[in-house]
Amino acid sequence: MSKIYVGNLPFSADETAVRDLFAQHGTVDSVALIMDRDTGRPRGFGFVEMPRADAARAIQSLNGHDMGGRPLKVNEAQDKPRGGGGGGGGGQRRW
DNA sequence: TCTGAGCGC
Repeated sequence: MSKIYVGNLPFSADETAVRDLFAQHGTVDSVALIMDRDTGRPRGFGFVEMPRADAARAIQSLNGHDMGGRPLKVNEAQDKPRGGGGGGGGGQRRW
């Protein structure tokens, strides 16, 4: 499973739309649109979890895909740092 | 209601 960073998303886009869009290029395990925690407004980007194989295809296929009139920016997402011992500094730990 | 960088609690 790989994480995909989706940026330049239209404010009108929903998790369902993103999921369906990525589902066309592979199996979507999970979709999460990030919203501003301060104001509650959508930041315009999100994350999609897909199998590594499908993720690679989706990234290349959906990268630049026009959604809501805006070219989506799809790229491998960084691993969210977790507290507790070492860690930090990002870096995807070998699975 | 509106807005537009860019990696989530």
